[in-house]
Amino acid sequence: MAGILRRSGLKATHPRIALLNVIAESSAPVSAQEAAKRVGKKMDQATIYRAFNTLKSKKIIRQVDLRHNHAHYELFDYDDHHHMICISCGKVEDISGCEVESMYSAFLRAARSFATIEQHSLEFYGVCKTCAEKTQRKTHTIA
Amino acid sequence: MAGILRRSGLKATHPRIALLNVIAESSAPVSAQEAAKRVGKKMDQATIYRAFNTLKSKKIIRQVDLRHNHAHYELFDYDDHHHMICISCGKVEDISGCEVESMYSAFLRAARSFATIEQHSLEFYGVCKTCAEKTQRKTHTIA
DNA sequence: AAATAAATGCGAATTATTTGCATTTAAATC
DNA sequence: GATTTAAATGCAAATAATTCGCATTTATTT
Repeated sequence: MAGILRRSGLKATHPRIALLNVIAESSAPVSAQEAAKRVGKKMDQATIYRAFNTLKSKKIIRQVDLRHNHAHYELFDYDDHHHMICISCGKVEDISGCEVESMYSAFLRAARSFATIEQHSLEFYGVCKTCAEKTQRKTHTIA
Repeated sequence: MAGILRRSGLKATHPRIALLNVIAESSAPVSAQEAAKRVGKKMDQATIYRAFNTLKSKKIIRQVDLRHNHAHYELFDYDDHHHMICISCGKVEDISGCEVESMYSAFLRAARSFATIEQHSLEFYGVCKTCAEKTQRKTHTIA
């Protein structure tokens, strides 16, 4: 992680490295709260938010919004994956494989006022198996 | 608008109707702040947020997240459109036409822990023509 | 017109994110 | 390795976003 930071002209500080490790090790995008919990050494929330913002501006991480009313972040790994979010319990799963990038130029033609497309995000909202089972069980229980 | 509300079992109140009109008339998803400004009669912010939440739960509107650190909402019209967001100035444009829904079943097979997909959101992040021109002008200006 | 559950407004509380400033620290230089 | 310095951190306080409790009002039902 230190190398990544230095290559972007950032100082390889302990808090940043710890934060990047947390993000890298997580299987789903991480919120400020979660990051605070998972970073061993207590890291001030201001530092977390500042790190999110600088890492985002250097395209080391990218912001992901999941309709949870607070931001999440994941590594900006350039691989083309997206997210499934359970509208019942909020669980998030990464899934991979889509061809949206290959359609950038077509979408750009359709957009009147845009010059370039640089990223996209694709989120699916549905019900996870756990919640689906619970609902079914509830239904069966009705007198 | 009154009919839509009543059909969902909601009272057709003035604040809600005014809010729905604002959302319907906007060409891009609306935030709480924008809604507050555009609704003629002063509508309390708590009322706005409560309306957003009840309308969302009834699938009359849907939440849209644009990496702006606050939520936006648009009519839940079931048509398959998405958004372009300028990473420089934040401008948002709706564009239409994609075939993501036709790929739901394939994505569902790829997702280990999900039972259903009910919605998706697809956002493109790029640079609008206005910002692109500004940047170019700046570049040209460099000694 | 009266009854009633639902919705609003207001104020205050939470939660999310940012800012100012004194102190610390990574990296560059000697 | 010690010195220097700009960048980053921590702390406290500020601002923004969202929610909550409760008394009052209002859309619907009777």
